[in-house]
Amino acid sequence: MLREATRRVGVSPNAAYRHFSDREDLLAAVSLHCLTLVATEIMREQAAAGAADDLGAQLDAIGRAYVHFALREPGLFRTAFAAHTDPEPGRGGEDGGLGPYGLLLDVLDRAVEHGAMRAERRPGAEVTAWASVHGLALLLLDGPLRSVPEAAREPLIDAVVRTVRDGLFRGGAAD
Amino acid sequence: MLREATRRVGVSPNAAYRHFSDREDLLAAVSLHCLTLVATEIMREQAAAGAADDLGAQLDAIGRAYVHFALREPGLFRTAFAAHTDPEPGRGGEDGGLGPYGLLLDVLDRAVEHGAMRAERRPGAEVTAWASVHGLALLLLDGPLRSVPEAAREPLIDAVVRTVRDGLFRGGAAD
DNA sequence: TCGGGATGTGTACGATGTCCACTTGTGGCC
DNA sequence: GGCCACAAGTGGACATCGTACACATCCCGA
Repeated sequence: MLREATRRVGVSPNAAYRHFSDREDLLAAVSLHCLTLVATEIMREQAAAGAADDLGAQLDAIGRAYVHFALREPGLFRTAFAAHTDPEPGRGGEDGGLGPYGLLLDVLDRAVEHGAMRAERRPGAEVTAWASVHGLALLLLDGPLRSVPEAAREPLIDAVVRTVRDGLFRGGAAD
Repeated sequence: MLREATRRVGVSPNAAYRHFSDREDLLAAVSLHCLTLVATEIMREQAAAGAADDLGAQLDAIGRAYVHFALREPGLFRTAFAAHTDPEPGRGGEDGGLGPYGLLLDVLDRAVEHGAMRAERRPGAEVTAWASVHGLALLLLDGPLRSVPEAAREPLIDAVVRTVRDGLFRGGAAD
């Protein structure tokens, strides 16, 4: 893997050690870079979703973008989240702007603020949203859903994203 | 990994090839076996959840059991779903009974039947449920949630499971 | 009793991640 | 202009891994 990378660059395996202390370190760098790509994809899809004050649509866009990125760049996506060094420490991204996680927190906070989501649902909401799309991406990429045909994927993504949005925005109160 | 396994059994590396054609094949066997363990865990938690006709509680139990298993047996869980050979083809498990997937389909079908879930929400419901807990398990195990302290995990699991249940059972109608 | 299948061993090969010692090109400073 | 430090790359070596092949051993049924 490390050797393969150096081969593609046309350089000896050891050259990598001038820039990364470790195979793990290399992966971490890729991972970090990948996060900004995901953030970009999210912002594109959020813009395409229209009305910035339709928080439901904005949340959906984040989820869809996440999975779309995973499907379009399976190698990068896998690498980004297989690196056993923590990505996503806080809101910020590599480039100073918001990372994917920051974008998600943002929408959720605004949703509570604007009354789209009950405050009691807020704790753990980001984890729920993230886990769903992350799980879906992995199931589609490497899991048992690997063989789902292209055409059947979009409806699945929609189903997941809509269900989670409903759970967050319409659920709560009545336990 | 293959060599390590044979070492633990106290046998030469090649002995493995008498039983498995491949490293991949070995992993697939572990994976298959693992599914019955998960199914067992699910049924235990379902029984503990009480009333078999409270479909919400039954669904929650499945989700919690899935994540609990992952946390209790991280190695097995990782192996089971990293094996690049399809687990979970259908409802059935290794031993003839229902596998985890079968148990999930069961609850969802009954939920529609008993009117707990709108029929329009049924398509993709199993994927949504599965993806959420699968994603959560991986985030907690190897992902950025790895460092969440023991005590903070249970509330997180609850949040995910409840939100998804609400999305499935209370969502829909009003698109 | 004997033959054959199941199980295991030994040796070997290519590939990988990593370590070490060595070369080379480039920029700044006297 | 000459020198030196330093960043970047090379080559060789090692342990480890998955795997292939040829060979040994055990046990059971005819």
